[in-house]
Amino acid sequence: MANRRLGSEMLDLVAERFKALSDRARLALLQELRQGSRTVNELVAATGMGQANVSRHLSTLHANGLVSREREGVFVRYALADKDVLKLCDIVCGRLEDEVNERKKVIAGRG
Amino acid sequence: MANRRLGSEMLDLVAERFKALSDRARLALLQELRQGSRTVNELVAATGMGQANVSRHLSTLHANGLVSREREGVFVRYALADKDVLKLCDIVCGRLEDEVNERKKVIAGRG
DNA sequence: TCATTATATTCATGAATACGTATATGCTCG
DNA sequence: CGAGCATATACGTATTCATGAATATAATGA
Repeated sequence: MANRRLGSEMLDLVAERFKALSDRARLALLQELRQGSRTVNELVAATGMGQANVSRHLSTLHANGLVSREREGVFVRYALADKDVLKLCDIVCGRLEDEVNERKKVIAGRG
Repeated sequence: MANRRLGSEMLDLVAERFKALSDRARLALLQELRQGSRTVNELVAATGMGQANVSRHLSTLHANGLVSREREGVFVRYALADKDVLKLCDIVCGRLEDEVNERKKVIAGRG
């Protein structure tokens, strides 16, 4: 059930998951992966971030089960782990869009 | 649509939202609010955290639209802003439970 | 094994943040 | 206005974390 009280360790785990999603760079990587699986180099090229940074962020995302990792010879290919990842982002985005629209309404309606 | 590319500012906003959810103390407050609205003092008593800390975390949650705030005389009453907040937590919890169960299965199945 | 390319990790550093203590603000009552 | 309680903010500190530069590991081919 959804209303169960979360234990202490569970709180930490949930917090850690959200923390993995709470970084602009990691969200950008997830956005890129939305279009399909990518190697580290491809992500470096697509995002303009440094290679070390991309690798580390991917490591964080993988440790939190948000992306899958698969070696392909010299390359390592990353992909979105599943759709729940995007569901989370979409809920947040939906909320944000609503709020942005509210503000637009206020501004436009007033002018 | 869900597949739209997120702009740069949007990424920051989403990251900020997730960051608001990425702290054990704030999640504990949300869990408490799950049972109903609470004043700051009630939350202090329920969580064992310091008053300043509770107030600050509530401020963060409110700034991110996760809780509502209403003054009641000397008290200030906080409540969950809406159900999306819990939806986010439940998705993460669901994923975690699945993973925990997987591990249990592995351990039990092996023994 | 050596060279090369792709990815991961280490190290140092600056920025962000959670926390406790102390203090300030806000509300109510007299 | 002054006392007293509830809540918010300021300050100092310890810790976490993102980042770039340098280095290490891994796989491929000669």
